[in-house]
Amino acid sequence: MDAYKYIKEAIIHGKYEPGMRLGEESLAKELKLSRTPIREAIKQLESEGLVTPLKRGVSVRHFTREDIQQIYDLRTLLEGYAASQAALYRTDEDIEKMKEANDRYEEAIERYKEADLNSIKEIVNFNQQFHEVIISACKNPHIYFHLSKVVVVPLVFRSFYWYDEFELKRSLEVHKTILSAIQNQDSERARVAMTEHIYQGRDQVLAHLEEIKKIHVLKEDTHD
Amino acid sequence: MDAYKYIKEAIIHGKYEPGMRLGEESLAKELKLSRTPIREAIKQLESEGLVTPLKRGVSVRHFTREDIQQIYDLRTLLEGYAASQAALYRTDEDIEKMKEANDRYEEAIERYKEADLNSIKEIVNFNQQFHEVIISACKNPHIYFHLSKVVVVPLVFRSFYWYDEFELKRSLEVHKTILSAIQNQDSERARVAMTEHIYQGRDQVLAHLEEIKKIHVLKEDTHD
DNA sequence: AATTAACGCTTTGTATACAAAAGGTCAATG
DNA sequence: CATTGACCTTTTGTATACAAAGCGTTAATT
Repeated sequence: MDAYKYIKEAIIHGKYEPGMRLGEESLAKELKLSRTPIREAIKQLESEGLVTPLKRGVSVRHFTREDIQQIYDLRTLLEGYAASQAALYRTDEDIEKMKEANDRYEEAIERYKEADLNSIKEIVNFNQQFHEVIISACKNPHIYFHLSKVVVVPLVFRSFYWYDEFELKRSLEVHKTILSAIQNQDSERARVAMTEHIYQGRDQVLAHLEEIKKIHVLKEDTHD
Repeated sequence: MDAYKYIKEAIIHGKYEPGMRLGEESLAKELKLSRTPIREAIKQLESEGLVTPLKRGVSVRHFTREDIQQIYDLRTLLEGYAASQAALYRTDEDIEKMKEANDRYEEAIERYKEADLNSIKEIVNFNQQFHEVIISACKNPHIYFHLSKVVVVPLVFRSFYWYDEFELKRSLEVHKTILSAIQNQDSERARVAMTEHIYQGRDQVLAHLEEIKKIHVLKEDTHD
């Protein structure tokens, strides 16, 4: 199994809590690998900012409220831009993919049962897929490259846990707005709608921050 | 010596040319280290996009004209934002540092002799310092984190080689405009001036792209 | 002569052993 | 009793050895 992906997932899912020290030996034993590949994985995570260096070794990064605000500011900037460019350069195929992702997102929301982890994971996945299609539709791979390394992920994942039905439906509506703006090549509308959408997400995270931090292990079942 | 820094510098300075394969063994011999720290350095560079993975090993990344346009688009977005935020949140100390960097930039430009590598290096350094002060003055460390990993660096470095006196002076003037906009807390002006400044830099790179690519080794004299 | 298969060489991926540094504990001394 | 210093343990940093996977070259067969 790939050490990098494993550790990253574990951090995102909360299996390794913020502040927790990541010892090479213990990870090596857990993944049944030697320390060498573990070290490489850790170096990568470090350069993405998911773990912070200690005097010796690293620990899982802790995000303050301020961090979250700043990271979301960055994300609105980049994804807002991506949406505006997508509106200019989208192909018919891009539109198809966006519709596909959004339809699945809608279905997942309809299937949604309060606090059911699997349905939350579905929702998270299709939401992410929708955003990814847009980012790749903007035809600037470097944006994609950076956004994929933007460190927002860990808390976002768990934030959906606290969405109620209304908020999910609202999120879906905004997706539709974004989609049609991009389809109509209305660049500025796409940018604004996306920006607003991300701010709404940020507000959710900030509103439930204390609770979110308390979800630690969202039961791993995606291991192979 | 630190393998990561060494290899990165070598790529930026053109010692390792785009497309060149980086073998672990040969790097290890060159740096008088074993393969282990080399591998870690390479993994980091890979996650920053400075080298691209091959089937086996990595090679120095090659940037097309399109890449450069897209990377500069990203950079205007981020640094334009950074300038606008810096205008809002700058401290007196920030202003002092900006002035300091810019004064040295001016001196370096006055000392400038055509095609003298040391004077070009000075100019590059103080220019970079000015930009860094602004980015850190925006009080969003995440912006800094990403911009420092934005992959623009390699060609920018060499682009100064082709600036003539007029262009250097113009660049200095724009710096002053940016500085005073930030000092006056004129956020939008700071953003626009910065954006324009970066576009000018981009145009320089694009105009001399073929020539820039041909500068390979800017004579290493920064080795220890 | 051309095509394919096999062998060997080169280079990466992984494990392990050894060196060095950091942190903690215990004892000695002021 | 507190503070400091030395030693001991733990964990990281580096080197090296070994396994496995590409790649090229050569030879054999059609």
